[in-house]
Amino acid sequence: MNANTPEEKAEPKKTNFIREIIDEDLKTGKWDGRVHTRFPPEPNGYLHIGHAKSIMLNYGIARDYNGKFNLRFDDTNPEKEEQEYVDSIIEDVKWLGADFEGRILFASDYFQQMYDYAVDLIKKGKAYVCDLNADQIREYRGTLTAPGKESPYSNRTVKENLDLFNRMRKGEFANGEKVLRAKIDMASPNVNLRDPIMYRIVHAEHHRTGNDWCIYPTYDWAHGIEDSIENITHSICTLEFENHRPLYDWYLDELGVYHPQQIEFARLNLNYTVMSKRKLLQLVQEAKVDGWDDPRMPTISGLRRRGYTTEAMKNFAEIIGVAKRDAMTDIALLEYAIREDLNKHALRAMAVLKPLKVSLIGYPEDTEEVMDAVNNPEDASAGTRKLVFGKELYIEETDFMEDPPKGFHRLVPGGEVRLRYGYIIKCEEVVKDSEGKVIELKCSYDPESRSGTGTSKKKVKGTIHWVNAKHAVKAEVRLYDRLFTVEDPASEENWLENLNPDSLITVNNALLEPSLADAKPGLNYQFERTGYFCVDKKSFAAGNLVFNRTVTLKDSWTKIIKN
RNA sequence: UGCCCUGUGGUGUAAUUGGCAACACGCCUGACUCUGGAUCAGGAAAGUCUAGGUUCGACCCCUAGCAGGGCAGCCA
Repeated sequence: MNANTPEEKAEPKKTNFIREIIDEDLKTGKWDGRVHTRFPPEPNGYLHIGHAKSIMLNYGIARDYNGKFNLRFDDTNPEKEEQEYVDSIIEDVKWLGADFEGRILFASDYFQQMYDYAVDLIKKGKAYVCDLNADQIREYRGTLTAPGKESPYSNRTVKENLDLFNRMRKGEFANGEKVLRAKIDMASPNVNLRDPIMYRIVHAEHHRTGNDWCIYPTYDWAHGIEDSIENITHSICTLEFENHRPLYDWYLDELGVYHPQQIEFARLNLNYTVMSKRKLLQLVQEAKVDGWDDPRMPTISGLRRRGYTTEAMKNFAEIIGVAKRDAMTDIALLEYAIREDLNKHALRAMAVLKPLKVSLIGYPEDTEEVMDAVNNPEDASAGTRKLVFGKELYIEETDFMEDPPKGFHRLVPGGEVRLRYGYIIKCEEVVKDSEGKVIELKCSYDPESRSGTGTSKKKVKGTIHWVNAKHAVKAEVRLYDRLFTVEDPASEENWLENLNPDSLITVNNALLEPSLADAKPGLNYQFERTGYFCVDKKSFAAGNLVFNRTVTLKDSWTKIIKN
């Protein structure tokens, strides 16, 4: 991007409180002009759009300040982490365009260093091995309003602590038998400082280090060290870690090592969905959805499969901004972000979801006319394609009403409408089956009104889409809607009861214009007048042509009739 | 009944750091249109949680409240 048009320069650059901190640091030379951020996911689930916000924030800062951005797995809990998650996360971060320049790092690579640092703290008398069990530790910790009391083991000698810690590492003890704790202040008003646990014994196989370790560092102990080792300047995390910052600082100060600055921001909440990994996992495990990448999921893989683009994710991140107050973002902002991108880039096509047959009175039986159709009115370089017009067509069932409400601009008995890129037709006869259901319309057409000839003097209020009965291809189309019926499902007692039963509606016999027959995953289409769609990657791999609806077009008509 | 953080239109963010509240979404008009899309032109909508105070002047500073969120995993 170097084509700075005057308007672009005039645009006030989007900033936020974190960038202001960085600006200030740059001014004072706090980090010698360096900016180095990181995204530190735990590989215990798939990434969701909230993570995307964090990635865009961290990477965006690194990019804009000519800094660096690391992808680092915070893999300190072998019981919850899996390689599958590592793989999906790497894929998602790459797709989001966050360039970590090959730096895929792992906390587990620092285990030895962390161990050595722990030994340092023990030697300083700042850490001790504690034999209290989990219940006892909780008891000794006190409550939010009452101070805790010292562990009976907090005064062991350095020598004894060193020996015990070494034996913990060698596997002499069972899970839970001992922990290593920092010796800080059992009466601290900040509970995190009441002799926090640094290491716990977990005899479990780690997805990367296998059985090399049976003691694992806790988050607070590990995280600052990870940041320090990687020379991170600004360690950006979410609000719930605010109370942990004193501990982050304490560890690094006691160690006397390079000390990045932790900064917290508010995580993303989106209405009509859930965002916690635990809940998302539950949706997957209980088969409420088709997997982590179900297009209804707020996961990055789900949104990708749904047809969202990297560009849209970026737009969205810019739109919502970054702040410290927790908020509930309206999904309309997300939908705006994707529509804005797709309007500019999606190829237009015609597809009829619920076909209603139309036959043209007087149109020659065996004649076919080829019409030129624009692929994208927003982008001339997308070119044109040919559409074959004929006597037998299908239109959208909802584009005809026998008894229309006021303001209905589409086909009605005796009324006229234009067929997009075709002729103006007039409904002369409504054919019904024995049950009174409309099964076919017989329409006359105005030969003078052929699209593009400019010979038509008529003006009709409506233009509808169609497909040629002879050439249309069948496809399955999946219409997605919000996953939940309530704005904030997570706040409901039985959150799973608020799943939207209509979050997926499968249309089995949609008819598409022939050009769509060889549509491939990865391209976005606009089915004119109905919405944006993409080929479902999973189904395509299985040999089926299935389209996922990414988002509808803005629809002022259904809004009107709903009053 | 402890500590920490946060309160600006319906929603998400701004406010040159003390100078009569701006942008985007959404909503409502109208224009235009061979997509009821897009685009264009307008509009309604907060007086900044409350009450005091400092000041010529407060969203911004001070005090006291109130409201919301977070914290008592050997999770992150």
